[in-house]
Amino acid sequence: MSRKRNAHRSPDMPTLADVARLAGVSEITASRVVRAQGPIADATRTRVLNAIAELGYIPNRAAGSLASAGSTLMSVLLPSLSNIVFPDVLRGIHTALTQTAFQPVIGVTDYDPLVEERILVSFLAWQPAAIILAGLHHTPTARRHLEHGRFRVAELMDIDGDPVDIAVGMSHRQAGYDTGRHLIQRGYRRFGYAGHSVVFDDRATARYEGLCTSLREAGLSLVAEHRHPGPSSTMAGRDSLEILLATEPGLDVVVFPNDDMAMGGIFHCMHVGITVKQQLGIFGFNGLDIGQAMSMPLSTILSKRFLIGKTAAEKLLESRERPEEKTIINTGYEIIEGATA
Amino acid sequence: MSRKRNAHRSPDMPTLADVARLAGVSEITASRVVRAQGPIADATRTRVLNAIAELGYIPNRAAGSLASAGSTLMSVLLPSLSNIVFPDVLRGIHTALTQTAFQPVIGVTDYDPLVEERILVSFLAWQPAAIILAGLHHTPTARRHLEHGRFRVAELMDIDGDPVDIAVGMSHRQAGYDTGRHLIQRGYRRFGYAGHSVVFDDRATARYEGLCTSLREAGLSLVAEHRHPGPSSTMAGRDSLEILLATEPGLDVVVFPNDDMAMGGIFHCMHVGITVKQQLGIFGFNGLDIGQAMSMPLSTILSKRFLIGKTAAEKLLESRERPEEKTIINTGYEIIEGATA
DNA sequence: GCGTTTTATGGTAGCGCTGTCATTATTCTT
DNA sequence: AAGAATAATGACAGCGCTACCATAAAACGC
Repeated sequence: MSRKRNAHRSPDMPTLADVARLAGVSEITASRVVRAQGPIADATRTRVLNAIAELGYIPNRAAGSLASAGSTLMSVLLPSLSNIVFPDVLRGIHTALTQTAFQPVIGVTDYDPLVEERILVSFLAWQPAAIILAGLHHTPTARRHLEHGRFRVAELMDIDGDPVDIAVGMSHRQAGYDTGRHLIQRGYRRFGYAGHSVVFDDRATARYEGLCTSLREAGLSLVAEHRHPGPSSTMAGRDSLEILLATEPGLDVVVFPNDDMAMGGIFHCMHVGITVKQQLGIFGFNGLDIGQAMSMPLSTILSKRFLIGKTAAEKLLESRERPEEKTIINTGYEIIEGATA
Repeated sequence: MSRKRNAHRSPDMPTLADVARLAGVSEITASRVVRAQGPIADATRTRVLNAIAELGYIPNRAAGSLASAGSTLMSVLLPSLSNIVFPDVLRGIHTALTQTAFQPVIGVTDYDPLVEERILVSFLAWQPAAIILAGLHHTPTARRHLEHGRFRVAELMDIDGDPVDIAVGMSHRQAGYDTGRHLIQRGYRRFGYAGHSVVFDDRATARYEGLCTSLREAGLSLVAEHRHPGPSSTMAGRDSLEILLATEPGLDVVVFPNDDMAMGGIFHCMHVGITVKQQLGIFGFNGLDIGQAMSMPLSTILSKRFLIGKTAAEKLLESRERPEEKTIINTGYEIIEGATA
């Protein structure tokens, strides 16, 4: 019989046809039970469910996806997993998807738009229901694919720009600006900035620019800045502050692109005996748990990473069709006064 | 013509047939070019590649997966993403997969074997080439699925047990034991333990047991222990140490299940003026960057999370067939002396 | 009571791709 | 130079499922 092709399959992996036969219904009815779709008599449903349990049937999603020209996959493209920000976003996404049929498929771009484009294309091959990426900045090819596809798109983290479909995040430029205003108001005047390689993280750059703008408006400017070559880390923050202070000892506050580096800055101060806040203010970004667990909690800005991921995933599930109107959701942020600046 | 079913598809999404027609070859030949499989004349390959570029063809992996009864997906089931350990593992997996056709699909189980089982089944529906999970402990149903499937399986983190196929990790029991030996040798006698809810993380429990064993062998035992209800965090570590010292002020060393909590312990000491190491030793687990960036680096054990993920993914790719022999890879660990114990 | 709607089920024809086998042109042996 | 191996391509039949339409039975309306 027509089992000749089955040689390459697992021994007797049951199919929907097997389930249907055992339950004494047609394939399509069994299919409807599996998908909980369309009207099914209770008795029928029970028979099919029993057959499924008895055979240990597992639906073949590749076949389903092919037949229905769609899947329950949600592609998630993140710049990095080292930066705790993105695991937090991912948790939010996961939380929103937990009770649904959707599954996240993740890819990591290393902050490289070309890598993002490559991974995007390989994800499109699975006909995902939705795509989540970070930022509003993509290659022209990637943007074209995003615009023309039959799937929802959410661009996370930043909202300063023109999204393809949905943007969820906050204004990083504004956050940087507010950082400057906040610190100026608290009396700081001689600003330093200890960042990391600019090829990483557009958002950090936007905050930096916002900071500079606020300083300029107040008739100030950055007295000194140092950029650690390579990605951000606590050690990078510690080293950067040391270098910064060696070249410019008269700073009264240093802004870091994130809490990890700011923590490193605090460790440097502790090491060389600088009184944080009195002698030197330290300001971070993200509002990580660890910074708030210090007896002297870190002054920083709380970004709502989990909320961003969760909101985006929920919004994407609202409708399969892309609406006419683009959606921009501002999850905002909060300045945490803390005790370090 | 036979386009009636196409109504529900994207307007003119090109298929392999379109590519083949444009290139003037058969579908199979075009398919072979796409998959870089079988002998193809250079001229033919070029024509097909041009046609692909011209049409913007993206292969449909659902169709490919269905036809070949296999996919290039690698299912990854992790207990959590909050615990930095697992993003690290994921980075390792991702690194190993970057230059291959394989893509990771992740699921988060929240340390719940039943959730693990549920997600596992939904992943199996995509006919993954391999499955990665954490730990060697699964539900009977999950274990049965893992054993009978036509895919490779890697169980990560722990190696104290009987894997389905491949295990990559370290002995957590031994690590706990060595922690005890190390601290006893350094003169500590009055041990405290500040952990978290036991329903989380089998590995932490194994380390705890190893620690107790080493104490027992030395004629000692835990003088006091406290378990924070809920998951681990820096704040949990800080609070737990406070509670622990309130009930038992005479401790000379406290062991934490991980660096996050140990950092919290150090913050508590700083807050109340306890001299770490002289008055109270603090010992963690994981060897996180942030702990080593302090001027007084944390005494801990370096677990090789990235290496575990990378090694596992590489090993899985070595052969599609599950070999007769099970593989156990011990990635080991290193005691970091540090300055806190 | 007779049309009309609703509920429950089934037949058929693909979805887009690849495994299998077959075929022809080309190169290699001895 | 005859046979054997190799390279390059193609025809065809599904993979397992679901969209689409059709049908039959039950419930409803007035």
